Amino acid sequence: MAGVSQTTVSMVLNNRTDTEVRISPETRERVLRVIRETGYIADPAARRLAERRNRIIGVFTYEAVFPSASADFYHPFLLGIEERAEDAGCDLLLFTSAKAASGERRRIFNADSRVRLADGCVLLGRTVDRDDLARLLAEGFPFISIGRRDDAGGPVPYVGVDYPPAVRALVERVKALGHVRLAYVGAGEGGESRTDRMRGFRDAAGPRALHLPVEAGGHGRILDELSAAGVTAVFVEEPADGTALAEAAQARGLSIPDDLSILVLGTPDRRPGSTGFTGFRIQRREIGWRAVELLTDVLERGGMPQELLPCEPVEGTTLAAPRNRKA
Amino acid sequence: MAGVSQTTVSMVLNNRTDTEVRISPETRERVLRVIRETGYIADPAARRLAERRNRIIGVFTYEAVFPSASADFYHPFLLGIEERAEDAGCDLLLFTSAKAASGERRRIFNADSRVRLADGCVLLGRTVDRDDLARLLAEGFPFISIGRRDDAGGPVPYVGVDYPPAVRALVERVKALGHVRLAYVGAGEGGESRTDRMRGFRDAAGPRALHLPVEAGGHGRILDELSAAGVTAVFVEEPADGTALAEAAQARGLSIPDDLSILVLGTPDRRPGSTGFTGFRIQRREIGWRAVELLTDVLERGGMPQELLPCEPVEGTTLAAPRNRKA
DNA sequence: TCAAGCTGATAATGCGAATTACCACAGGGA
DNA sequence: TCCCTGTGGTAATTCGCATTATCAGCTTGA
Repeated sequence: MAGVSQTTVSMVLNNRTDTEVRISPETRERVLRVIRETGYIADPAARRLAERRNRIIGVFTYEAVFPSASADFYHPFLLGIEERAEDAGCDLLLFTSAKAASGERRRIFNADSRVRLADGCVLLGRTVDRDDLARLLAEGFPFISIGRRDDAGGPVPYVGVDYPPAVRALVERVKALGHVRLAYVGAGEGGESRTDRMRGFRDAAGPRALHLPVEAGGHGRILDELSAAGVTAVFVEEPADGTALAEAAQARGLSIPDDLSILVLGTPDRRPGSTGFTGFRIQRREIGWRAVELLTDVLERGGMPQELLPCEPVEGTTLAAPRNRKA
Repeated sequence: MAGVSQTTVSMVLNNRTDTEVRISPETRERVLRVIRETGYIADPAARRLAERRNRIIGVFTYEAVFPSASADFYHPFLLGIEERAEDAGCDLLLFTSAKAASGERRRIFNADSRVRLADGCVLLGRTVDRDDLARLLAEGFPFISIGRRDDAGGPVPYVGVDYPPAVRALVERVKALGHVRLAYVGAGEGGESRTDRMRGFRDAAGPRALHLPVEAGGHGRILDELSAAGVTAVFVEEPADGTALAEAAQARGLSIPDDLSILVLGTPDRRPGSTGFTGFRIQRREIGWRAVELLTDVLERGGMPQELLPCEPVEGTTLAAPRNRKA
């Protein structure tokens, strides 16, 4: 329409003033005018094929993002991710199709995975499949895991939560208040974030401190064991268990924190009226934000970023000096 | 690697048994084995270029999706969208990059819009830009608007809320209780969903019923006007205004619903402890679900679907017979 | 007058798949 | 022997863009 070759148009569109190819101002203007008038927009697929770059960031989750069961967890991360992606001029591709068959778990690589449509990918989830990680690394596909990950055939790029020092600091504080018998309630394994919390606890509370895994509905029994062992402060891995434990305690007339201090090692549910637990909060939004930031860095300059962000202390109302000290 | 041509591989991958090209079972098996061993996955960009189809559904919103200000609104829709997309084996592309410049509004078509990477698109928002709509229609790009839209240079495919009958039914019910003087609080314009609610109200309440637009902070003044006009039941366009009105009423010692019935024409905030308004609820999840359903239909068979889903009545506690009747 | 240098553009190629047109070979009937 | 029809593939082209190599025309200096 402008009476020029396709090359010329491409040059004008991409503002290539640098290379061997020169375009006269008149020609450039003519081309731009036609583009403006027709509202021409380059086909993104063809563009991606040629440029090998898209400005699309993939977001992979092992479960659906929006159901309310997981939304509380994912939402703050996505808030940060969207925020940063918007600034970077990137679109977000959610891999909702990743299930091979219905009922099965999502997988990053399946027969017609569209991961490679994205320039890079953010991995989101409490746990991540090791094989998926290994393959991402092997293929050199740029990605950032949200949450620290152990090596999977090589170091994994991540931005996560620095649990150990946060848990240690909390334990030290509790000990300083006079608590002697401490306990950790939760699996303490099954995912890096759990082992990290457990490690922080062990570091500060010593190898002989009580560890109670949670079995379904067993919060009453946990209280039994706690009092049998003379525990005055529990560190709860999962906020949900903190809530359950507090309710169980209340049910049997125990006072929190006077009879038992409860420390929660993660962001508590924000339901109004729920207990204001002492512990710390995970800065999910910041982590999501940083993940995209690091990913775009990797895309431009490469590298193997591994970052841990600090937890934010939460004062709450579930920590007090133990009774014997107070009396 | 299997000693066959690229064509053969393509045929095997896409299971093309139908066409002119025939592949012997042995060859097919050999190719499949190599694919399995190497874990080959076709490049999605190249694939899309050739096939002109992607199994990617675009989701366009005029504001960011995840910030808490808009999350309450978007979230239920997205829940349904994701659910259906997952079943359909589609990925979701969120156009977070759509802002031309920072501070500006998002636009569907900007210089390097990636909309066309998606097979089709779901439009989400209280209002939608008319020019964007017109261009989508003109280009024949498949899309579904969530929320009814007036024609924009042609009929717009949508799935929305059937406000008029829901509002009418509510008005009729209120009148049947004995209320005579009714009022509508809200703009009643600026978006199809508002005009639809207003229309339903006018249909049932008559053209002379009071209409009060909301100005910032003017809920007290609205109460004044209501009592001056002897209104005993208000229909509030936006749930937020319902809350504000109820608070203002309580502040001046008015009893809801005894002194004033409040009917809310949309899904109220679900904050615990907030007033349980009488009115109806928008089935957001179902609408999102249906939007994707219809979009995939359009992609396969074309068509111009226009659907309105009914509202779900909510009993609540803010409707009662007017005082004079009760006394 | 002629090669060198510059300017402004175009032809050709590549990206990685899908698709179409074409072909070599074998078996069979006349 | 020759043609005809399946059979099982392969070469060539296309999708729409970015990029590289090439080229035509015009100066300019010697």
